[in-house]
Amino acid sequence: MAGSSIRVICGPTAAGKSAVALWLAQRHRAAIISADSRQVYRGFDIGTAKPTHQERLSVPHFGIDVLDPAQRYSAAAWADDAERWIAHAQAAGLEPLIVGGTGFYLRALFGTLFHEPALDPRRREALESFLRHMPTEELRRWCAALDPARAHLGRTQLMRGVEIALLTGERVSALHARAPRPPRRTARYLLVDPGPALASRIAERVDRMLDGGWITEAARLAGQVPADAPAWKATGYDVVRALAAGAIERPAAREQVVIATRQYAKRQRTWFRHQLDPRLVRTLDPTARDWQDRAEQWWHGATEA
RNA sequence: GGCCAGGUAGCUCAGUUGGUAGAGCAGCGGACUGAAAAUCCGCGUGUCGGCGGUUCGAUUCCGUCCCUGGCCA
Repeated sequence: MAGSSIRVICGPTAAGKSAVALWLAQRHRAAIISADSRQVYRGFDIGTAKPTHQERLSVPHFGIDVLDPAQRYSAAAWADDAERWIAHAQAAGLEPLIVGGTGFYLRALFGTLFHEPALDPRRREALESFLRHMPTEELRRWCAALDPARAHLGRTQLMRGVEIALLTGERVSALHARAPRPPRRTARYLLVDPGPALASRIAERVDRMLDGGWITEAARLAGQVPADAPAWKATGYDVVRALAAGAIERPAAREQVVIATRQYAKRQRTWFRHQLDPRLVRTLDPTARDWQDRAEQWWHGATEA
């Protein structure tokens, strides 16, 4: 069973996942499949900490630069793509190694979704443009009436719940029970997290990004990507775009980006702490002296921490 | 050195006509079933600058000292 599991390296942003993944991939002839909802977008390079050109030459990567910044994507769409990338890698004689911090994408591949009934795109678009301007509290009331089990969640989930209920006549939870799409694969996780050192790593990485051309990149993208494109949701781009436009001073911008990144990392930790099956997770501190030995043990199947 | 304004939560501040105090941000915890680097929910004890005094009771009034900023010398 362990042999058929897919290896997954996850963890909060800036933890050092990529370094561990590259080291393992080179040793074991693996291909890296990115599970990162921002690195899929072309042009958003520096602020999303994409692997460098050199790194992409040394190890084959999938799942990076696959979409236009204005394209909408989804966890399920990623899972379908990931299936193909895994097959490609294996056909080329490479071990697939999934690396990323988007927990929801991992769930889409290794957890259960449901078969979504075909939704009329025109009705969906009309409904969305209507719901988009609705205050959250009113949206919550709608959801409480249509799919009460989801009424405590956030805006995005409320819209989804209302949308599914109105367009299919069924609740998300009912669909999940009636038309489950069972997980196609099992995973073994290496959770990379340096612990308290993460905060300073984040600050240092933000400084490196700012010094490394992020401001120029944001200015260029501002001129060619619609302001409401999904890619702009990547942490820090709104602030750096304001910095490029001269609307904010650099020290203030730097501080805001550092804080936003720390808050994102915290949400990721909460996700991994509660949403992953602890029996399948091994934790790695990438700053430990013996991290390579431990990563190697994990590669060969050790699950216990 | 003199005068003025301040010293209250990690930060910026509010407030208590004397009954030991509360916002925003930060931080912490949580949710997450096809937009997830998204979207939401919850959590506020801190010598109210120090020491004396008045008072049943002082963070609040009085005295004094310390610190910060400004103005005048």
